[in-house]
Amino acid sequence: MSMFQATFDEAIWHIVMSIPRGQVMSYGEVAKAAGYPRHARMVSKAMSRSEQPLPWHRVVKANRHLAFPENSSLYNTQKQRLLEEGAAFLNGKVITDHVEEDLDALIWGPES
DNA sequence: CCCTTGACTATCT
DNA sequence: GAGATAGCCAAGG
Repeated sequence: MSMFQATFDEAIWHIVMSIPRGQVMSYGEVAKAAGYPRHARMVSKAMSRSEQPLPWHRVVKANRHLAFPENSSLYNTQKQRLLEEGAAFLNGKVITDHVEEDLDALIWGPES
């Protein structure tokens, strides 16, 4: 195992474990918070290398869609776990309990 | 080395 | 907003 993976993985795992139940972070946010900006594509690798179970289902794409193909086994598992944690889905986008500015933002998202 | 592959992202059309 | 495009970067062949 490369030196990079050893240190990178630890940093990523630490951030992922810190994501509160029912909330999500994007791959890019996790990478950046771990101290490795521009390493979004490496986050999934680090998570799958963990021997211990991680709340990987709380990591989603920057646009709040799940990273897996819709209806794939992993997509369904992730969606179900997020639903169990109180998150909701609207048009493929995950909506969390995180306090939003207003009702519009909560329902439709900050953008749009 | 060069090329391809991703559980990615930002920025155009 | 859906595609296309271009960056991104470690790994593996």
